[in-house]
Parts: sequence; structure tokens; C-alpha cells
Amino acid sequence: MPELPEVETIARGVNLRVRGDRIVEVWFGGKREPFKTPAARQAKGLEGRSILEVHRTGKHIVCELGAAADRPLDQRGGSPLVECASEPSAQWIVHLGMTGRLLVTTPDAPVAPHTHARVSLMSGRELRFVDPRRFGRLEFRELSRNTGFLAPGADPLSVTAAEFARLFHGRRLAIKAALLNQKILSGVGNIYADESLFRAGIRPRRLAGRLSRAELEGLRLALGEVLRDAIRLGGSSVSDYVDAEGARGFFQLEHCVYQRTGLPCLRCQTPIRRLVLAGRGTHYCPQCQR
DNA sequence: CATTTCACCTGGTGGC
DNA sequence: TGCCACCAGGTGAAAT
Repeated sequence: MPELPEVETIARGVNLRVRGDRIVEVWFGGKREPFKTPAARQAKGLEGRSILEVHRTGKHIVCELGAAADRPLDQRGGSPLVECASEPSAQWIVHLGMTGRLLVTTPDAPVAPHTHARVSLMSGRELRFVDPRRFGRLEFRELSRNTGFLAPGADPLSVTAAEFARLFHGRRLAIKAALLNQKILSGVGNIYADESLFRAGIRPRRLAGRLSRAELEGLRLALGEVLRDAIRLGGSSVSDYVDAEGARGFFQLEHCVYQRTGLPCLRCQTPIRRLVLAGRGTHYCPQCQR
């Protein structure tokens, strides 16, 4: 479901509402566990910890966690503000899969179907993970035993022209498939792959390694623009995406090709075509994209 | 090794 | 109304 702009919107919203708060209790439900870390170990690790900051890397939401309240941290007499400046000692990593939501609610808000995690906070708020298709994943990691989590690929918002060109050099797969590969770039999914290729005027089936330097640079700039525009509009709500408060995004109104099969291209009126590439529905304008 | 296909899940939609 | 096929924002394991 959510790609970079949606995950960024959710992470910002959650950060605004829970930063500096403390986890009191954690509940995990559901038959099979959509968890990378077993639920019991995850709950034990989370309970009592402060939330220092929530941010995004790739399509992952990372909650930076401080020490648990009953540990010797208090001996330093640290106020919450001091604590926020301290180093994180653990992380809670949320991947939303296709249909995952991370919501900040009040404890008495109706519990949606497919709610797999409820995290109650000292402020009285609650953080909820809801995911009908259960493709999402929750992971807890101690930073004493692991390094901080970093998405495997380059960040599409800050990648340089030289690095972008190097990432696709010599690759014999379709450029659309390459854009979707999270080990190359982290954060691009089906919507923004199609939309950026349209804006760059490149056909999705072109081989990545055959694109000219100029085409690659055009694609890098188009991708950055699309992602930034989408973040500005709170992401794309195609069916059920909502932010941390349950509000929909508006970038779906700006889509030029995604899910517009048969409709006239907004630039040249040619009907938009659909094909399946890398197992994903792929939309493009046969006239504008070469 | 690089690339492609498919299984993993539930729910919504549109055709008959 | 019911049934069925198909579609969906993602990802890693298995196959090629």
C-alpha cells in the first residue's frame, strides 16, 4: 500500500503526537503473527520505554526508543527533554505492507477489524497497527546487539545524479522493475514508479542499462518532483490509505497514468495503456513515453 | 550471480 | 442477491 510519500506522512504525524511520550502497555492480537520479532519478546522490549523520535527510512517507520523507565536512567535525574536528547537504545520498526495503517487514537476509539497491535502511552493516547492483508511487519531491535536500521537502497529524495546513474548502469531489467527494487532505491512503489516514468517520458519496459545519461537524470528529477509533490499533498489515497489521524491524502487527484487505463492522456489525449510488468499493473502513455 | 515468478492475505468491484 | 474472476499501495523465497 503505502510508498515513500504515504510512509513519510504517517511517520511525521505519529512523531508529532507521540514524541516524548512513554509506552505503558502493549497488546498484540490476531491469529498468526505479522511480526518479525515474536509478539512476547516485542511486548517485553517495548513496555516502559520512552519514544524519542519517529521517522521514515525507505518504506519503514522507525520509532527510536530510550531506556525503560524502571532502569537506572532516572538516577541521572533526567527530565523528559533531557531524555529526548539521549541516544536511542532500541528501535520499533513498522512496515505497513499493502494495507497497513499506523494510527494515533484515544483508548476508547472503536477498535477496527484487523487491529494487530495496541500500544498505550503515558499521555493517555494509543498507537494502533491495523492491517487486513497482514503483509505488514513489526520488528523490535536492541541497539546494543544490532546497528540502527537503515533502508538498503539509496534515498530517492537525496540521491545525486552520479549515484543515480551508477545504480542503473549495466542492469538488464526493465526500468520500472529497477525502480521497484528496494535494494537499488528505497521507497518507490507502483504508483510513483508509473508516475515518474510518465513525467520523464520513458516507457516502463525500456531496459534500465540502456537509458541515456540524460534520460536517467530526467527520471531522477521527475521522481524527486513526484515524491515531493505527493508528500506535500499527504500521499495518495487510492482505496484505503490514511495518515496517523485517519485523514486521506490528495495526490491521487494528480495521478497522470496510475489506474487511468483507457482514459485520455492529460497531455496528448491518447488512451492510457496497461500492461503487467514485474507482476504489477503498469500504466503509461504510448505517445508521451518512448 | 541477476532476473522473473509466485505465494503470502483479505476485501472490493464488476460481470453474469 | 449470489457466485466468481480479477484486481489491489509490497516483499522475499523459489525457480530459471
